[in-house]
Amino acid sequence: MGRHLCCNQQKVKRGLWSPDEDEKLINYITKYGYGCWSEVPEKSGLQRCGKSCRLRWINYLRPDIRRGNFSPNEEKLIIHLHTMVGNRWAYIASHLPGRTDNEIKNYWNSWIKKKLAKAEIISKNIEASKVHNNLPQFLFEESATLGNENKLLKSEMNTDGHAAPQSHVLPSKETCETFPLWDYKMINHSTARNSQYEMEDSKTALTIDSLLIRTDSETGPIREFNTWDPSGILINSSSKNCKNSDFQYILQRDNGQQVQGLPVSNTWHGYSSLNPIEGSFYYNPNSESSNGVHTTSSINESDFMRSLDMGPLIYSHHETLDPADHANVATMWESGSSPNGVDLGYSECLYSGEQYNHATENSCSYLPPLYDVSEESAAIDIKHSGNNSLRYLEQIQSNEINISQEMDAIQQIFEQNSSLVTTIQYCLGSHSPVSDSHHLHHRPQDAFD
DNA sequence: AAATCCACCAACCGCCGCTAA
DNA sequence: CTTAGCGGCGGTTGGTGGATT
Repeated sequence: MGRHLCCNQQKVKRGLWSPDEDEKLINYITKYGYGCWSEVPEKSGLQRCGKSCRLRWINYLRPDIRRGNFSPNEEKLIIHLHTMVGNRWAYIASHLPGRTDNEIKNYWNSWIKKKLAKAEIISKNIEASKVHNNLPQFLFEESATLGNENKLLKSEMNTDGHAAPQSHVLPSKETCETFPLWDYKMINHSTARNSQYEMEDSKTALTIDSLLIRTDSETGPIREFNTWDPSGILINSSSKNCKNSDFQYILQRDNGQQVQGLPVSNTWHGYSSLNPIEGSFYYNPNSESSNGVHTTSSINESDFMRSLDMGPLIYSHHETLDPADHANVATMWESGSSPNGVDLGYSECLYSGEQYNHATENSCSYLPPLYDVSEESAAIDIKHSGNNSLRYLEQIQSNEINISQEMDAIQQIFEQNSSLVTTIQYCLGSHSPVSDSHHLHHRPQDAFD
């Protein structure tokens, strides 16, 4: 609609607000409340446009505003939410009482420069690592969060003579988008066959009608793996036929466009399901199979929300996984045939120097949200992924685990193999936020209304 | 001490979608 | 159905003040 009428007026004052103007605005809103901003200048005696008044009130004068430095928890939350939704400052601000979108936006834009500096360190790690030849293309694609970081990564790759790695499985940049997640609303938490999500708005939601899958051993076209609920409901997959295989989830929309899911390495008797908020995978180790079909028997709300807190699931094992299986994974990893190249479940076994007992402990390997992971905490998470990160955290807090000894052990892990650091960083870089092309109206907080 | 640089952040700009005329 | 007005949002600008040269 273009410029507001009020903004064309010659008389309106611009620039910083004086204390006198603030007082006038406060007095007016105290007396009349707010609702129609276009009336405010006239009735309050301010030589400002209504839009300017609104901004001043919302960002500065309203009584519940909270100013001052961001707390570590606030920072953590901002980072996590930004990972989820990108530059949707209003949405992020809605999760931080008293903070404004403007303030958060400013904070992020200042802070991101530090991340760029960090990216240079990462690129040096890449150069030092042999791993990079096996990394898939999508790790280098631009994203709303890490666009500049990834540019750095990519340029570094090209200047030292290495071609940017190509994936034989992942879709191209042109056809690959992050799933527009919050168009889907959970409508049934406990169906036997599928956790169901229904599109909230058929005008903006994209119908996903099939899951396509390909294992590393396959050639030729990607085959259809699961038949979806005819209502276009998404979100279930069985790993029954994918034993020992790295595979790539690719969702195909009804228009034929492919959408990339996060790659996951899995073994049978487990299952994974796409986390519809983050595009990560949520793994429920307590599910039961029926009729040989392993499905998402239940994802209750608390588990679901917990999965958001935990961040993307990268790798999952369930039940027994013998050393031969690990060897297979290792072969794929080393040969580059593993498309995801971030097989942290295997890394756990490799770098901890001990066989992991998958027969006795269900394993869920979560990574904390992007940017939230110091190298040390990532290592902790990997090392103890079989215990479940939350339980591990509780053990730390209750002093059941000696944190200093843990840190020493983890330091040794890093000293023994520096490529693990690079691996983790790559893994984090692959967690793409929602693309800018999806400014949709339905927000994650609507999912459980 | 003066000049310059730079980070911060309040405010502006322009676009979007909704709604009522 | 079209369009103007509006609130809301995200990108960007430019003033300010502290740090550095």
